[in-house]
This record gives sequence, C-alpha cells and structure tokens, in this order.
Amino acid sequence: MHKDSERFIERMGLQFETDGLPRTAGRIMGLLLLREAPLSLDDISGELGVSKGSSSTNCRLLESGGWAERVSRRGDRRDFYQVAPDMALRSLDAAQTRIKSLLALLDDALESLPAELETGRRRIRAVGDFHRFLVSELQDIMERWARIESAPAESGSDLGEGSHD
Amino acid sequence: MHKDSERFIERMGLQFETDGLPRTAGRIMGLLLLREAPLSLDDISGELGVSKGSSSTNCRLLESGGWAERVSRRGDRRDFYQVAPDMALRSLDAAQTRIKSLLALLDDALESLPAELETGRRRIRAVGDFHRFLVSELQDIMERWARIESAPAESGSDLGEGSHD
DNA sequence: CTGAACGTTCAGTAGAAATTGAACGTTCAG
DNA sequence: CTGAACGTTCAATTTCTACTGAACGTTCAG
Repeated sequence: MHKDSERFIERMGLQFETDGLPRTAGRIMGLLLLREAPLSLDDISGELGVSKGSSSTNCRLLESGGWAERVSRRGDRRDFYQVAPDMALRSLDAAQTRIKSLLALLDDALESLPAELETGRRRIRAVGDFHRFLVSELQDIMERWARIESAPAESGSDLGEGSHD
Repeated sequence: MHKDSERFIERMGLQFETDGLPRTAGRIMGLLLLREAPLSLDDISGELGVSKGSSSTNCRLLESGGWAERVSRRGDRRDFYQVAPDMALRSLDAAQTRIKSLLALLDDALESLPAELETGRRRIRAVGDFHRFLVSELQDIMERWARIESAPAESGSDLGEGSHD
C-alpha cells in the first residue's frame, strides 16, 4: 500500500470520527474512493488490518448512510462494496431525515407543554421554523445538484460508473 | 420540574447524542430553551442533577458550537447561559467549517497522490466538487435566512431578545 | 451428504468518552 | 488579610462504543 494512500485513508478515518462516526467506517470510505474496482469484505479486512466482523458492520453503516453501495458479481457469491454513485444526493437525504427527527421532537413538545411556558414555546417554535426552512432548502439543493450532475460536465466529475466485468 | 419539560429535555439529550454530542449538552440546550431567564452553572447543575464540572464543560461546548451564549449580569460575578439569538446562522457556519476541513483533506490528497491512481483521483475530485457546491449553497442559505429573520415576522419567531433586568 | 466459502451476529474485551469530586486560581466583600 | 463564591481543570472512575474472534446459518460445489 502506497504511503500517501495510507495517509489519505487515515485522515478520512479521523474526519469521520470528528463527525461522530466510527473511524473504521471513514477508513473504509477512503479505501473505496481509491480502489479501482469494488472490494469484498476480505479485501477490506486485509488492506485495513481490521476483522471481518468490523468490516461487515461498518460497510453496512456506510451503505445505510448512503455513502457506499453493495454490488454483486456474476458467478461470485461474495458481496462487494463501492462508493455510491449517488452519494451526494443520498447523504443530503440522510441529513434531511435527521433534521426531521428533531422537528418531530419539537412538535411533540409543543403539543405537550402547557401554555404557561410562553417563552419556551416561542423559542421551540422558532427553532422549528428554522429547521423547516432548512429542510426545504435541502430539497432545493438536491434538485439543483441533480441538474448539475446530469449536465454535460466539461471538467469531469462522476463518482461511479466505471463498468467492471 | 414539570413532567413534560423533563421529557423534552431528555429527548433533546438523546437527539444530541445521535448527532455525536454529549447527552448532557443536549439536556442543557433543552433546559435553556424552556427557561425564561438565563441560567447560572449552579442553576443548571441543580436542575439537571449533574456536577458543576460537567455543566461548565458542556456549556462551553454549546457556546463554541454557536448554540448557547454566555451573558453576565450587573452586580453579579456569575456566568449565565442562554440560547444564542443567532443560533441558526452560527450552526450553519459551523457546518460550513466542518465541510471545509474535509475539502482541505481532499485537496491535500490530490496534491500527494500519484497520477497513476486515475480513478481514485477522479472520485476524490468529484467528492470535492460536490462539497464546494455545498459550501456555496450554505452561504446562500445563511443570507436568505438572515433576510427572513429581519423581516416583519407576522407569526412570531424570535429566539432571544427577551430583556432581563 | 460433506465441507468450504460466505456474511452476520454476539459475548467478551479493549479503548475512548463523559462524569464526578476535589483542588486550584481569581475576585471581591468585609 | 481572610474567607466565601466563582469557573476551570484534572485524576479517578464509570459508562459507552467499537473491535475481535468465534460460532452460526446459508449456499453451493463436488
């Protein structure tokens, strides 16, 4: 493994960690970004020096977060993982979902909290207003990005689509 | 302490936790949202049943994240905390900063990784393009929100500004 | 049917993060 | 000067999280 590749992979691990995600998930993401073809769990375990159990768990985390994608290969029983081609949209969608969970919490609070807590209720409403605004802005962003991605792309910018045999 | 208030506070704690932040920080945020006037560290420790050390650490975390604000009171040596009036803008700014740190990582990688890793370099460039797009969109969002906030506000939506003696 | 190759899960464990409680430095009233 | 009231910090401890390695169920070739 190349020295600079390792450095990149480790930095991805740290970046994920500061975002509150497992370091190994970040490392896997770094590895997937660098490698030409999709990787099996054993590939990942081997290259990163982590157990297969951990690779499995973290790949599934990456998949559920919209960062990676599980693919299969004809005549092969193994799972392979690669960077999700629609990573951008999927991660924005995940962000939206998290915000909506906060909104649900705030709405519940407004339903249950007594009217006497005027100030509190007003603040909670304000936080809700802002996050509703955010959700709608995120929607716009997703649409704008989809437009950009499907555009002619003069200076190259695709994430996946390298066809593998 | 009201039953529904407690419930709200605990849910805020859990919400923060799923975002990778200390549960206590979320609880403090919930408490600050509900309370009429700014709270001292002893107020917070008392109401939440946590040590003063923890209150201090978490309040400073909330302050650095743009969620809460430290204020003082004439003739009082204590620090008081309240929800930051510009919470929305400050948290967007924090999000931007995190994305920029990822961008720096990606740019470094492009500088150091050898040209042979065509595919990897292309993917990294693509992730960078998307996140540069995001940073610029966040900027727009901040400006739009600032516009909305300063507007007439027919149905009420301010976060702070309750003047305390 | 047998055994190898998979991915998943789980108990045990190592490691990290959060919390406590006490110590400390500072400020200030008396 | 003295002592009380602060906020901060840090070592010890508790609590959580992530990882490992093994066990398990499944699929499939022979």
